[in-house]
Amino acid sequence: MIRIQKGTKDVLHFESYKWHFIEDKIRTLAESFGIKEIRTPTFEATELFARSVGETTDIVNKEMYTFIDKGNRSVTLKPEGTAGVVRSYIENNLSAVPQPVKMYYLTPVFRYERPQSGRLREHHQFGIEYFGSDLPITDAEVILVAKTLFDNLGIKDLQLNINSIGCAECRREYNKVLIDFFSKNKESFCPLCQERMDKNPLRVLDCKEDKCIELNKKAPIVLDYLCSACKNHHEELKSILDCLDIAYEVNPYIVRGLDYYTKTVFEFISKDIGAQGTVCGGGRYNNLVEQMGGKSVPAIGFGMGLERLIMVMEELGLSLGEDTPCKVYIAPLGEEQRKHALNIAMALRRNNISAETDYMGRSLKAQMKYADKKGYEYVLVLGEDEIIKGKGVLKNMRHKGQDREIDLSQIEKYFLE
RNA sequence: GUGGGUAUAGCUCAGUUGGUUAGAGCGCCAGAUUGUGGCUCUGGAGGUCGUGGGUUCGACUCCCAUUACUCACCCCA
Repeated sequence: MIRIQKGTKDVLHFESYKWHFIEDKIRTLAESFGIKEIRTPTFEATELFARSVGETTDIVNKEMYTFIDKGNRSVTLKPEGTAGVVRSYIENNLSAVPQPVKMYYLTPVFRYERPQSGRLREHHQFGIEYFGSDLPITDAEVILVAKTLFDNLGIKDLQLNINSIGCAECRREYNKVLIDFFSKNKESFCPLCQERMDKNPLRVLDCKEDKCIELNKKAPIVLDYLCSACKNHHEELKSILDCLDIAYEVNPYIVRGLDYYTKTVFEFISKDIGAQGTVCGGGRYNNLVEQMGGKSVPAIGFGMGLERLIMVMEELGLSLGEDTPCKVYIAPLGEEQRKHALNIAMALRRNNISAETDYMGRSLKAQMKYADKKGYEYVLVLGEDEIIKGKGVLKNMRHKGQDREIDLSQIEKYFLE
């Protein structure tokens, strides 16, 4: 037996309604904000991700699905959503259409990781990207989009963390101070952190070891080393969030694992779905468009993991919609009647009334059981009598005593008001 | 890449100090006087006990290896 690939999942035909439910909510929400859908390819030139996500990140270093195609090009399955959108923005000259450009996407993303609860090798993201504005109001709106979606879905207990990691200048300054601080106490940190200091100093601040937590209390904080522009931006964002009544926590230790972020970074975290609790993560990337060969255009966006979103909702017992059952089951009593059943089913289907009949050659009793289990609203029994008279009884499976005698040649009209 | 846990029917799981034809519930299929579901009853299909070795008269049970799944670290959605 050939089995499914590690870290991938089937969405079975009887549960896909959950995805339709979420996707419908997302599309409706995005449209209400004036955000339009962009669809970019599933694979892109490897270099696109290497240069945008960052050569030193784990994603690029060890998690990409990269291969050489038959034309000897190195291509990669998208490990995140932003790079492709930025590429498209530049390639299609979208800086020449009215700004801001507001786009959303629903896409599979691929990362070669060890799967665990809430972490897959192929997962799906809803993301948005706003291009053209560096005003803090834009940061607030992007956060508001995510927040509103959670509200609309009934999710109340996500924690919003925000931080600012500054522009390139303030970060360079901060990194120096931080490394300086670490080198003074290097031996006191856990072994893992001693490694992290060289590779990714910001990560040390996020360590969960008791002794590191204690030491980190004295560590310099990014927010104290922001330039005045970045500082003002951050303060302004906070004041807008306050005004919008959006609760948040300033967490100076949140660090996103993609190199392109500047200024604002944020994440929505759940405590209900295990260790991988980040449902939504995003931030500003003011240098990325230019760095990738476009004009200097500020931008901000987020990515949201749909599998994790669904996990949270299931954990909280929230509704994910329901599978819409078929309307009419037609139960033929023999070979001859089965042919008529197809015609009657087609008359209903032409009017968008879902209808099915027997494909298994079952007895009437077995057909009734089947119709019941599948949740059909109506059953029409089709025997010799019915065919001869052209009339039958539309049995209401939900309400006893509400059966109706109907004209077989005009069955559809009983459903069209 | 590093650790821990688990592998018995489609699903959830029993299986006694190693002992003969491996069980239950649910689900599936078929019946309960011949054209009507839900409840009940009866019957049926379905498992080389993850795989390969080893110990033993005898292994689902003990040992080793291997694979898969799973959780956690790392990292991220």
